[in-house]
Amino acid sequence: MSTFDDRDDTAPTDRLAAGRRRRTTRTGTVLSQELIVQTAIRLLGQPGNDALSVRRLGLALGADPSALYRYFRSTDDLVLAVADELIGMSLKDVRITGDWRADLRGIGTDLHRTYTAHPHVAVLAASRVTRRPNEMRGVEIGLGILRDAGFGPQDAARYYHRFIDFTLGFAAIDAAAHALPTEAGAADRAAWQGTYASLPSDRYPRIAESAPTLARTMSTSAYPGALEVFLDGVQAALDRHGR
Amino acid sequence: MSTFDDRDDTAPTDRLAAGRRRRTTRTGTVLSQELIVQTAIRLLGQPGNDALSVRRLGLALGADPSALYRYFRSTDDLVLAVADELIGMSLKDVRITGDWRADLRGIGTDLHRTYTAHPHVAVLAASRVTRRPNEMRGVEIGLGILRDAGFGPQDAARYYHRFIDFTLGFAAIDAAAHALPTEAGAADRAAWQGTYASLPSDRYPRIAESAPTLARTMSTSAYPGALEVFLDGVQAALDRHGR
DNA sequence: CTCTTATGACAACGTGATTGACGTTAAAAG
DNA sequence: CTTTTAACGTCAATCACGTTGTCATAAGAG
Repeated sequence: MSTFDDRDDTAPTDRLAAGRRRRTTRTGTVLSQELIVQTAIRLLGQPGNDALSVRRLGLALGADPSALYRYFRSTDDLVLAVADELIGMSLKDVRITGDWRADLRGIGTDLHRTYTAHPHVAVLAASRVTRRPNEMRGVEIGLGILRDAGFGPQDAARYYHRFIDFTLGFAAIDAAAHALPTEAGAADRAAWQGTYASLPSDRYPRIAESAPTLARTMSTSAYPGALEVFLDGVQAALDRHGR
Repeated sequence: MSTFDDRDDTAPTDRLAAGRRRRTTRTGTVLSQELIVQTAIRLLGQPGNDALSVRRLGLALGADPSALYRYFRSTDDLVLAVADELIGMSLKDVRITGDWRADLRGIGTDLHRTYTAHPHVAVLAASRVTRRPNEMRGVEIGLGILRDAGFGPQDAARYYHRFIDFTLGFAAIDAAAHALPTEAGAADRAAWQGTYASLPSDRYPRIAESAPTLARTMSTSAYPGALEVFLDGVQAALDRHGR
């Protein structure tokens, strides 16, 4: 039963940066988990770099690609570290006010903003469980808000689950839309001003009558509006539970 | 302004299957867009095939991989066709009852079920705009439900956008979780029974008190519950608009 | 100063998407 | 029925990718 959290203690990940031999690469840089994660995020933010690549990451670090495997067991291990860093960036300036609705809105907005601002990173991160410090802090904060709002421990867990997956789901598709290759992304966005705006009203009457609004809104994120709808639903649940 | 829906008319996609020269491959099969899409979905459903690969798809079709480029301009073109097929599968048995809440719940549930049942396909499809028949039918249906519920054309478009991205967002992350390689997926799922269940209650009091519920619920989809929360929010909006 | 070993570099393997050239053959033109 | 045309399947080649095994070397321990 407790074999779940078995991690290979001899694996690179678990060695601390402090005790490392600080050998330099051919180009003089000194590698570390932190530097690799930061470089990966920076690399994924530059235009033209569509996806994370060990080879390009090595190049950006001035090191041989295979050197990364001294710091992360696999690319998946690296991805989890990157994902947790993204959570950390999102949580950097959360302030808990005690107003559950404002607090959830703030956390959701911060998460969504950070993820869509780093779409290529978000695509890798949005659906992962990092089991790392920043994620744990986020769960603790989220549960706390819901507990203080009046939910019991069980309902707090349930509504936290709904809220966080709701938010990360939007982050995932909005980030994926931003992360598409130039051509495909442009075509997807233009669809609502082009294809859907000119569908015949006899076959598609509902689309035709809503076409202007669709053209205006479908290429922007629905998250802010959907979040208010969701929060209204949470409010309804709180009202039902008494209090 | 109307240059948006320019599509290259000489491209393979736009030629109809009817007028095609029906030449056989080396192994005797006769290719078509439809066969390729079906084979791709079948291939992605088989265990061990992590991602779509033109080479494996060619192998499964008994054809040279490069033959696919006679039917789809690029893999992205193929992906859009696959995505639209997935929408078609989801809409196959929708029945409109006139009860907006039941109808939205039905469509959302069907979409989410189909997408998570084909996780590898869903990962490619969830964030795309296919501009193809099945998607158009889905938009028309969705808008119709909201119009009949009492929303005007503008609000119908806005709430459709929120609803569909809400649903596809959940589909995206739930599918991504199912689509992870065996090792990574197992680790992610086990996190809530392992890592999070044994966090110290002094540092993480909220997690500790909710740990049993987290362990029970976090490895299943939050969509059904979140959907009710969302629908409650839509109800609140309808109440606010009068009627 | 010596010894150990962590770690960076290198080379190689298998797999991926994509493209251009080529030849065959089905369909269209007469 | 014959001729023509071009659609389409195949082949070969190119370049990028993740990952592993081997080797040397420099950093730290003694």
